[in-house]
Amino acid sequence: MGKQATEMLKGTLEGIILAILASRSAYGYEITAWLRQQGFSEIAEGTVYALLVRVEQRGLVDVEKVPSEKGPPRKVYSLNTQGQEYLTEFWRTWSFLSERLEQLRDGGR
Amino acid sequence: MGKQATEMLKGTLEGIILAILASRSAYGYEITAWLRQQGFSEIAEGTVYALLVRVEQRGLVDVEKVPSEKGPPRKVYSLNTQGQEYLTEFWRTWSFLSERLEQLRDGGR
DNA sequence: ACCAGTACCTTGTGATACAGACTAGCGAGG
DNA sequence: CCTCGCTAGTCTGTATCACAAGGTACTGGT
Repeated sequence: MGKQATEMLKGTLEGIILAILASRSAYGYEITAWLRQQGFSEIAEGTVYALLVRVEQRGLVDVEKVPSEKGPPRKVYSLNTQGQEYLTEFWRTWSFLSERLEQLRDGGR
Repeated sequence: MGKQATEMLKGTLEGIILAILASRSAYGYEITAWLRQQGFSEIAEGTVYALLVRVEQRGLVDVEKVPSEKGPPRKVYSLNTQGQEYLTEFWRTWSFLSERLEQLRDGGR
């Protein structure tokens, strides 16, 4: 998708991942795989892990270490109450931006 | 709107401004004022000017210096052919991202 | 002379995604 | 046995971007 997508992801990727965690608990590798499958083909693994660390430090998610049959133990993340609130705020911000942009798209015919 | 909005603007503000220039030529001060009026109340002036310099250097816009009755001369920007193409690409990227997010929003309950 | 409004520019900072490399555990094939 | 491939997580350095905070310059009104 190119550089545009990269820049556009800044600020939204966090919300995307929190939104995923809102519907179900997940671990980093799983999230990366899911994103790729959804069309975010160029998501760097390191990006997802770094983001998870960030949201954990901000106290938006809870973490549980779960042993895996294949490979090293997984860090399973789940959205907590604070994360829920943050996500709500994210959707509000997104809606605002989204509306302005759709308006602009039409305006430009 | 807060920090979320700031981060979310990264990558999209460029498209927003190019979209504005697609419908009419404009200069920095004018664009800033318009954005504020549209609800982007916290847009920093410096941000807009820096962005305009960037898109000019990338050859996406043409510039014309126009004397003003009030204050220093205006730098009037207009979208050129290359900018048009870039904007089209921007809308494609935006659509992709937008669709995924709407999907996620529904999916989350 | 001063101040408000118009219009543009510059420097430094923080946040973020990416590239690329590394550690580590497990199973299968040579 | 041992290397390869997959799973899973981590780390360092880099580029981009919006912002804060300041400055420059020109005009008209008081």
